[in-house]
Amino acid sequence: MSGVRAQQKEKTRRQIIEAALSQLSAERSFSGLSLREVAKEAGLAPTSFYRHFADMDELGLTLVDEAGLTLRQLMRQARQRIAKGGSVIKISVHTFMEFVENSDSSFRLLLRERSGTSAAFRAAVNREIRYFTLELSDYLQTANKLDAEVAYLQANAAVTIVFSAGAEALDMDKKEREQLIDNIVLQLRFIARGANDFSARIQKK
Amino acid sequence: MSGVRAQQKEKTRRQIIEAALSQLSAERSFSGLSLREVAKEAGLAPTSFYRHFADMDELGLTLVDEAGLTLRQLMRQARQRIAKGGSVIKISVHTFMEFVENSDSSFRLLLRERSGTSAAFRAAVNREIRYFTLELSDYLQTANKLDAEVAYLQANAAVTIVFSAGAEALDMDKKEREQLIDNIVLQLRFIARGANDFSARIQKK
DNA sequence: AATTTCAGTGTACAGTTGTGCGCTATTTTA
DNA sequence: TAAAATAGCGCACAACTGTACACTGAAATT
Repeated sequence: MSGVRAQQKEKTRRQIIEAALSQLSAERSFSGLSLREVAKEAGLAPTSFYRHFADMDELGLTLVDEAGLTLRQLMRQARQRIAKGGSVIKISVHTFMEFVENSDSSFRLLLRERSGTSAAFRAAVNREIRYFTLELSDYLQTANKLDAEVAYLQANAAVTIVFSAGAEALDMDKKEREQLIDNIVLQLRFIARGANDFSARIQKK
Repeated sequence: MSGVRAQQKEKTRRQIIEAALSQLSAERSFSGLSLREVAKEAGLAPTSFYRHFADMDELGLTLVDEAGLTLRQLMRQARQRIAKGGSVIKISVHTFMEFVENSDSSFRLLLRERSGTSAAFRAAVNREIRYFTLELSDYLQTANKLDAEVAYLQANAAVTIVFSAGAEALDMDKKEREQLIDNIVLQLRFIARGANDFSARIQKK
């Protein structure tokens, strides 16, 4: 019952995943990958791929899940940093941008598949983003004592802008990226201020 | 010099473009199209395609250009409607959503190629969006007497949100879409209010 | 120790892709 | 009216795709 076999299997499964991630790039989207090439890079015969995934789609969904997981973990760390004091907006944006920088293949995957050709992929990505948005919405509601709906709208707008900025950041060098981050922070402040005003007006009634 | 020949050529060129557009869908992205299939739907032999475009890429860039053109024309109409009085934000959002609804293939193209695998495509799409943003920025600056940079940031944020909403709208039925539009309008108001506050504060100095 | 399970292999096949080449029919030019 | 240009066609080819199938050797189970 040592599980030598299962261990090996898990190992090559990871090799497949890593192979796929390494082939994703600015010039190569997931739908542009071929089963054969991924298998080859993983050091496998094409047909062995099927021992691990039924489909390229199944592999793709796995990648989306993992990317979402990474992102969530990262933002959890961000919240801890926030709890120790500091600007919510700044810390969040910087953390997100770190994710984009360090896991650019994963982020590109999320970004592209969000408007991709597979309904299952779109749903999976949107699930990750919704999770993300709801968490932020909760935070805003309690921390800033906002009206629930206003908090949600603010969170939604903020996430949209940050994601979109992440996309732009992919093509930038360090200097441009810092400029971009400053802009994003300002835009998020616009939204925060507007949301606060509206919320106050609603609650006054 | 009647130009019968050139006229015919233009006609089949359009047939190719229409064929490509008709094959684009939620399940089919541009990179998923094949030269052969497009030629077939246009009623052409595969090799005749080359009489009109050097590449599928060249066809794609043409599609992006046309989509951008359509969008710009539409928004010009919107500005005329605004001049006759009415909410800037509401009219703009509704006009944009009409574009998304009526030219969903074109919009999907812009949306996808913005984060696609071809640098030339990304550049082309971003050019369209920048044009769009700068126009809005100018308008905001003069109409609301905003600081130039603040106006730009507001325009940029607004365009980001509206584009992203357009993407979501593609998968929605009429009722959901109206709800979405209401939300977008509110989010844009948040941004407008925040931008106004910031601008005022800057100018007070 | 005998049997079963199963990750990984190699071969094979049918389908699709882009595109080079030579030809034809018709319009355009000279 | 003769010559040139050219949109469109059919054929052919090599490259690639996913995947069905039968097989092997080692690990797991009995």
